Amino acid sequence: MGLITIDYRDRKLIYEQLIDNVKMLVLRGDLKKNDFLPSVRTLAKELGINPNTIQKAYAELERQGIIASLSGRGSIVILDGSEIASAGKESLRAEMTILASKARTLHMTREEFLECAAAIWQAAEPDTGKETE
Amino acid sequence: MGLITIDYRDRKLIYEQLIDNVKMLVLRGDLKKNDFLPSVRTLAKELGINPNTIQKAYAELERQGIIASLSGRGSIVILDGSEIASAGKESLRAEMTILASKARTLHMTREEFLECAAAIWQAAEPDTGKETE
Amino acid sequence: MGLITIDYRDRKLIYEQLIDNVKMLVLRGDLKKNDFLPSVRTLAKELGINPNTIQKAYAELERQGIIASLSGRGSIVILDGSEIASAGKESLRAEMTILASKARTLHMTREEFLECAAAIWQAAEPDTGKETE
Amino acid sequence: MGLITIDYRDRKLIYEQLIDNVKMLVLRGDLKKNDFLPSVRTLAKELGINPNTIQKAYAELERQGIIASLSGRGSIVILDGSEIASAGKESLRAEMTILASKARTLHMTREEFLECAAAIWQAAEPDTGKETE
DNA sequence: GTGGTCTAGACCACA
DNA sequence: GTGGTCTAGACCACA
Repeated sequence: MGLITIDYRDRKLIYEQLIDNVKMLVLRGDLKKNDFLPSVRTLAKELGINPNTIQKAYAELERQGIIASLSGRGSIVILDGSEIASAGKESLRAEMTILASKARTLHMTREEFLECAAAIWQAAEPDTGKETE
Repeated sequence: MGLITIDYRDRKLIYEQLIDNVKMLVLRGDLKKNDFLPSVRTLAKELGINPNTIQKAYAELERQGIIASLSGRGSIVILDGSEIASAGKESLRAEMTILASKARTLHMTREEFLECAAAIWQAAEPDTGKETE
Repeated sequence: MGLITIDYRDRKLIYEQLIDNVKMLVLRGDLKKNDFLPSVRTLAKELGINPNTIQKAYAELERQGIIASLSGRGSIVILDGSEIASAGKESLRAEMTILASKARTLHMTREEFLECAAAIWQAAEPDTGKETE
Repeated sequence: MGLITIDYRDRKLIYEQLIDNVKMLVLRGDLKKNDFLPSVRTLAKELGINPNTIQKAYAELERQGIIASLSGRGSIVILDGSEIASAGKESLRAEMTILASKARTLHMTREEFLECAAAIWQAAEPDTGKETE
């Protein structure tokens, strides 16, 4: 029922799933700036996991400046989707930089690298031609 | 002294360092097809690390089809640099696929994504025009 | 509507926000010596927060000698702005003392410390030369 | 006996004491770049506190870029004292900025503020004239 | 041996 | 009710 779920078959750690889950909800607009997250205890009970694990995820989200934990009041979203998106693009650039350096190690040319990026984007296109159903 | 070294301050796991190290040596031609790797014991002594860790790395390299262990005679390289390079490109494509899906999550367009790849390649260009050595 | 407001998104505890709020009002002259504060119940209803929290803030203000609660008649301001200001300066000196000891731990010299204070004052100057109002 | 101690009478949280303790040791040169910290378990036993609490402190130190936790190998210092000192000065400037804004709220002049800083530095001087015993 | 994750549950201050 | 800290202890992968 709740917006936040965990997948035990996923190899990602539970607290990382929680973090990604919240980020995604903010990115999609399902959680907006000033919305409250479910309380640590509520969510722990709902998901059947330990409150400490929720706590760890919320603490990391707070450290990343995405939520604020207000003692005695709950945890509130303090960034909106577009702000998260620009942070996300920043980190994507960092990962792209690592990929580029790997590509050089493999003696790939600029053309090969860009062709690879283009081909993959195309292949992953969920729907070519007309957008959304 | 040897070709293989490890960096204790590197965050990478030691067995991953060993794997990357061997791959790099083959890629650069410092190790060629049919060359023998140092024996587990020799290398463990030389690097001052646990033989189990070397064993684990060699096992993974064997699993990846890069070396073969000839019982009683040591481990031998069975791929040459260009063959490793194409395997490397394959794994790079896999990582690029993950990046592309992240980019979509962030609502990036195809143009933004490719522009990002191009800009980063350019920026990392060690030296445009003539090569220093 | 009232003079006292709270900001739920502020990381400060609510009772601290209330205390700072009242101090600020007295400092600015919006509340003068012998003025009554809103009653605990009134304020709690107006701000939509727990009366215990208001109570806690008023108790602390009383402890600090800024207000007095007259049983059955409410709470009254017993200091004027300039008296609060000198108390404020006292606490600022205490915080400056902590900063100075940190600075020493960092091996800063007297000159570095004072230069830092001066530079920051300058930088924060809202408007140099003529004062807007 | 160990370099790291905790003080139960201190109102600071245990994990904060641990963090400050390690920073101080690096700042003083008692721990140098590439030195290993005591292992989580060893230190927990030595101090008689829960390994999770040590773990929390080490995780925060790692997040701050002061140490690196090498899985299976222990935790190593990766910054030297001077690097910590410059980070410390940065945070001191931030705190000074807050103080300056408080001072303005109290209608202090630039001269009062700087005089306060100077007087406090003088007062806290551990030994005026000749240095060290 | 090492660090990292997670559970279970106590206890605290704040609202 | 809320979040934050801490203990006790299991379990995992890596060295």
